[in-house]
Amino acid sequence: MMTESHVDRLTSQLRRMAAEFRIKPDERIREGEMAKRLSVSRTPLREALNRLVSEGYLTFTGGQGFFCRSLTPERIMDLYEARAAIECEAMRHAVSRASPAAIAQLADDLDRAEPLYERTTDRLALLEMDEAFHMALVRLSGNAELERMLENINGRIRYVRMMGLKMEDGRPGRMGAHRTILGALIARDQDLLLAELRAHIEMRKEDATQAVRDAFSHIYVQAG
Amino acid sequence: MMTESHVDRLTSQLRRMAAEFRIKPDERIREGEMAKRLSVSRTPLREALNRLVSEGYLTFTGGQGFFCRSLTPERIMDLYEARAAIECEAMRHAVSRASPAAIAQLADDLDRAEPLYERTTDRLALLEMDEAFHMALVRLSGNAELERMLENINGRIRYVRMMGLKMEDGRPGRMGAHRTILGALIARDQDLLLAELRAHIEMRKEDATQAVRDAFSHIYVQAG
DNA sequence: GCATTTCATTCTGTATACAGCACTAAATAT
DNA sequence: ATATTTAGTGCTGTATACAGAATGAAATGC
Repeated sequence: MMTESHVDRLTSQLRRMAAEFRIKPDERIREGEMAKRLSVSRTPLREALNRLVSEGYLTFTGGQGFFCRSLTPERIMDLYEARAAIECEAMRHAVSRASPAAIAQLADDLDRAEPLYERTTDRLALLEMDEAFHMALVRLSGNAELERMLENINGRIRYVRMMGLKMEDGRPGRMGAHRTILGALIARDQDLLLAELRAHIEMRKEDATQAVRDAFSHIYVQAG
Repeated sequence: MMTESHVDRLTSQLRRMAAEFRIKPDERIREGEMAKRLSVSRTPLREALNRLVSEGYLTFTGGQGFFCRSLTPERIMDLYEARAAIECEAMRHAVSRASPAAIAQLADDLDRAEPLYERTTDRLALLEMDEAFHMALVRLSGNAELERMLENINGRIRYVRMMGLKMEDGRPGRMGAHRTILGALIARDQDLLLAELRAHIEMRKEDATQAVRDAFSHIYVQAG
């Protein structure tokens, strides 16, 4: 693959900080302070911050600098809808383009992941498996742009999804839904596939918006 | 609105240069030369270039710098599919959310644009009217993220669309399609709306991929 | 007491300098 | 003649310095 540069790593680091609310929403980012904190100079820091502006994590106002965008419940809804748009479009094409071999591979991965899925108590691990499945699904469409967009969306809602993860009851349903979706894809049944996928995504939307409200209170409790 | 900064303008300028193929596909961007050409220093130039990396116009490789991404026919197809995904999802929600007043406003705009639409021979003006209609459509969904994404996609396929614009026969069909789409929205007929919109977008996909092939030959004829 | 203005401080915005790496081309060896 | 090495050149990557703008606090006027 391509050489990962220093700015790439810095961007990832800041992206994570923003997504985890380690940078407070609506807060002005003071470059000098942040640069010292991350042990880099302001020049590469600003390059990374500029990338995050284009990725939707930050805003930039001339003369004032960079601000962390807040994740309101409305924006979470927007992102979930965008996610549904991307994934459904991908499936619309995957149903005719995905090779049986690629689908079989994904089914295999699902089988191998299942025991871990049932056993683990690590929410992040659970989420990563879920994300990996959906990314693999989109990859079956052969559309690199849809892949890019989903990656962006996932990054932005990752920690909200994690907070919304209900360990008790969510797991069997989720795993079952993944199997149903894959089944519809194998059967090349577009209507069923799209219906199942959309329902699967919509189901989590409400959990997530509730989660972001909880998250907000957490943040402001921490901050005082 | 928010203060537009110097880097914002620089980003727009470079974005346009990339979209118009004034920066050659796969070409390495030499920062010193480009900085001199645009009469800025390398620091703000690199900030703008970093934004364009995140917007999908450029790539960045550590130790080598920035490269213009080439627009292959495959990527054009990908972008058109992504466009269909965004616009259809937007309509799916607009059908229940858009206020009658907002829809009436759009219908009015369409009426007032029609004479100009029939008369003008300026391809760019034509394209801008088309883009404005589709952006307004998506805005009816109330989803800011879908809006953002469509803006990005439009920027990247703008000049390819312009090349693919057929002045002779495309105009009446296009205008008619816009009216049909709006009619379905007014009737709150989701199925019809989505079908019409998707057909309208798909219809231009082939034109555009052909156009990008033409564009490529143009570029390489110029470059020698 | 409240608003307003002024001043000091701090931060942003950009140029520039320099170190180190990557590419090119010439030269040498096989 | 071709492949490989090596020196040279130019570019990227980052730190730093400095100018100008914005913010906040203190002081003054009403």
